[in-house]
Amino acid sequence: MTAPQTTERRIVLVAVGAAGYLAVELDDSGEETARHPLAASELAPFVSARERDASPRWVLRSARDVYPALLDEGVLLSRAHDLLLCHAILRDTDKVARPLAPSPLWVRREPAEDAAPALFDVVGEQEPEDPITEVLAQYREQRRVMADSKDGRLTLLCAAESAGGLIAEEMRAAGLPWNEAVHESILTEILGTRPVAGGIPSRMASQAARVRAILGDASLNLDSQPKLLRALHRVGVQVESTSKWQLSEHSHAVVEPLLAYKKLSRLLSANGWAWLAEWVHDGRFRPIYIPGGVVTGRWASAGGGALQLPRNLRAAVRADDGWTLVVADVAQLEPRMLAAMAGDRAMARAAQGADLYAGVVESGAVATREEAKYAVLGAMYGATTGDSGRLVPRLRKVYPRAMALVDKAARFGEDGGVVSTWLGRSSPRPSEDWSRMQAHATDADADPAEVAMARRRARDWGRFTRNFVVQGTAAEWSLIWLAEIRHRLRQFPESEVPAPASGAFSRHPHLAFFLHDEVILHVPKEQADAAADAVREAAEVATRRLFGSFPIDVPLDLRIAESAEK
DNA sequence: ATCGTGGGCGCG
DNA sequence: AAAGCGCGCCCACGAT
Repeated sequence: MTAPQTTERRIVLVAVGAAGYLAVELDDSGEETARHPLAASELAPFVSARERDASPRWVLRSARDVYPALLDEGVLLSRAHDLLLCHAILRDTDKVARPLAPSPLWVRREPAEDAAPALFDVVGEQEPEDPITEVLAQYREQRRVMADSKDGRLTLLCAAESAGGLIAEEMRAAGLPWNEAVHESILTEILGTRPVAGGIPSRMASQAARVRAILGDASLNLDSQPKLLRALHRVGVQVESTSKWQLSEHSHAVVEPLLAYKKLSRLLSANGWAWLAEWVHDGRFRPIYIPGGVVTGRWASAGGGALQLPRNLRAAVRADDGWTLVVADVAQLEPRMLAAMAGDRAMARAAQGADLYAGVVESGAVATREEAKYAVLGAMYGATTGDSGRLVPRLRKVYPRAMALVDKAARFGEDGGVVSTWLGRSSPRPSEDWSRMQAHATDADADPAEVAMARRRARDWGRFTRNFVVQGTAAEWSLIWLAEIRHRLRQFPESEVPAPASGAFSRHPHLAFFLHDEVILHVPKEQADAAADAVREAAEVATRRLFGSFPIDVPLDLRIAESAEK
């Protein structure tokens, strides 16, 4: 693991007041060397000039504050330190003796939709008297905490997290190329003719009619779970819920059309014509990505359900003319991370090649690929019952080190402790409610029902911490992968053929979509092979930066295609 | 009317 | 109502 270079130019950039900015240049020791007040119109020229001669690390309160305006002007930042994102990491980490003092000034609050933009979207506090002094002090403290982590892991994590902050804004600016005509033809094919004025599409209406006929209620609202449940009971389908997995265990004639209706209904409400009109403009889907939006470090998203795009709509993701897509994902990222973190060479051997589950079968632990999958997922999620829970103990025999790592994480959690990812992102402390419940359960006169409940809540939290270390480390690998892809794409030459709707990236290959362990790049056709190489190299670098020479494979499933359809 | 909650289901 | 982690969004429904 190598820490990023220590001598680099740094410029603190903050929005001040309604329409201005302040840039403060720092020397290597963090001392201020120059200060530039900037009117809004001066921001883009100032930043692009500094980028040209020095590519500094920009210290930002948050990329989300200042970067969209720069991207609108076609100005890119090479590197950043995002104080808001790093505050969350450095505040909670248990990898240093003295972590960052928590401050509500540095916790993001989503502003109300119609609220005027504020400099500090803070929770329950006024803006500080002197924003720039507050920003400089916060940055110094964050540097102090990063430096306290002697192996450089927190520095690497903050650099990667900050790169993610830039990439999230860049992907929104560039957008995911989305072909509305393809989307509409998928909707028409599956749902039937588009309804006028919010009616029900034809195929959906006919499925609904079949269901109502079989249930003997012509006016039944199929979207009302209690009413549907009662109607099912009336015809003898004794389900406890209307979920599809329960319905599918019955052979009644209503099951097939009802499941079909549910599927169509889901497509219509989640990604139908209304979604298309709201979220796709100029051939681009532009969701809001929220880096670090999940406690494990995974990204969340807001608007348009970006992280839940159904696979049957992937065909609508289509490159512009003269451009193409590079679609890449990692097979079984999390168990590979687990093998490497635990230094489990037997599990790493099973992970050699494209299919880890096949390797687990070869090790003799289980008989089939399906069993291997359930066993591995069960190990990482903490399954105790069912097929999965039954298979987990077999893994303990063949991969004792890997299993010890997750078992220990679960035990820490059950005891109210904190666990951390490979780079030092730590799990949240359990709530006071939880702790009180656990303390109460040890009283001599504790109610047995309360003791049982406390036990269950303890195991719930243990499953969370068990998974935290694996999911969180996978998120770190993905962040470095993303940052390295971005870094490589920036070296590419301008393209002859533009993609005008991609804004600042209209002549440059760019990341267009990211989903935990998958990326979609939109690239000029002539650069497709080079971009694919960049994606593979970036994966290799991410693996080596996290795990050095430990022999773990992280193979990509990569293809170059006009469409993201599998 | 508006808000919070639970069921349900899409994604990894 | 999955078993076994992490999310966001839609709908109905009851409380306010």
